[in-house]
Amino acid sequence: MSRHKTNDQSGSGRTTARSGQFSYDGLDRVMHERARLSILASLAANAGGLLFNDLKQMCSLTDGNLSRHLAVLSEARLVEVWKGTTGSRPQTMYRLTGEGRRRFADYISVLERVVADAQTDVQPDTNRQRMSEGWSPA
Amino acid sequence: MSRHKTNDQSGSGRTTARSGQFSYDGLDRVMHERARLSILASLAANAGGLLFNDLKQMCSLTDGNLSRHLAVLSEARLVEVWKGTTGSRPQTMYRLTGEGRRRFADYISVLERVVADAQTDVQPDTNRQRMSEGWSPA
DNA sequence: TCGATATACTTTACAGCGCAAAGTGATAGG
DNA sequence: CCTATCACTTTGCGCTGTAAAGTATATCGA
Repeated sequence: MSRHKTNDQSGSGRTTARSGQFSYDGLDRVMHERARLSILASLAANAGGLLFNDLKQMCSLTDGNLSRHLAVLSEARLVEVWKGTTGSRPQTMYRLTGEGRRRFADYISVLERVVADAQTDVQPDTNRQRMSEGWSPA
Repeated sequence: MSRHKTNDQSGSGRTTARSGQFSYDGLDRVMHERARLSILASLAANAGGLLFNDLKQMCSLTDGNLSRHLAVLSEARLVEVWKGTTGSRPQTMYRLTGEGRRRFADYISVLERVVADAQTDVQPDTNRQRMSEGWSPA
């Protein structure tokens, strides 16, 4: 291979797109999921912990759904689980672990970048040049 | 056997947490996916449109992956597809539709709320009161 | 001109996951 | 007791993200 392009686009002379600029590797699968994101935000806003039914209401989730997502989050060591009772009924309390709080903060900072990226409009007309021949919708 | 009533909305008595406060309904499945979010952000930042390979590099996606996600996005009418050539090679150009731009903006505004929520710490000690009897990790 | 290689995607196959419905097991009330 | 309620768990399934394989055209060296 001699002088083939590696990172640069051929033809236009200058490259506007940095490789992987928008890959957002920090969007961890475990956290980047509506229901779990919802749970994490609830727990982040209530450092004292929340009961199953609190979460159920705040996140508008069904029992099964909430249970499953909480299991995933606790297996990932993001939330910790406490069994106990209020009055005479058994209750389970959930709260963020230290690691959970830290990792969620990291995740949120990536979201902030997404938001920021979405608001910067580059608007290059380099692509106009490339559209020299016939282009048609498909 | 037994009759189930799973989705009980209003709990008896008083509600401490506002119902559905953190449900984030606006997080559309089509957009709330790392790869597609990545694609949308790229296209939002480049209103002139991007070629397949631009996206491939910017989002660090494999060919098949990118192709499939683009198909989903165009079926959802979020991106439009143009076939043409640059030089002698066939190329496909992708850009946000009007609807796509609007809906992505809506999505981003929900993300902003998520970020904001994550930074407000409520810290109520109401839960402390409820932890009257023995609680143990599980 | 004839394969070999490269480009630009598409299609396929499948593991994994989110979700709702059904299940469990304890307590409370009649 | 027997039934209902509460507080979750488990199950089953359809959808989906992903890598690997496939297709079609273009370029190049011999």
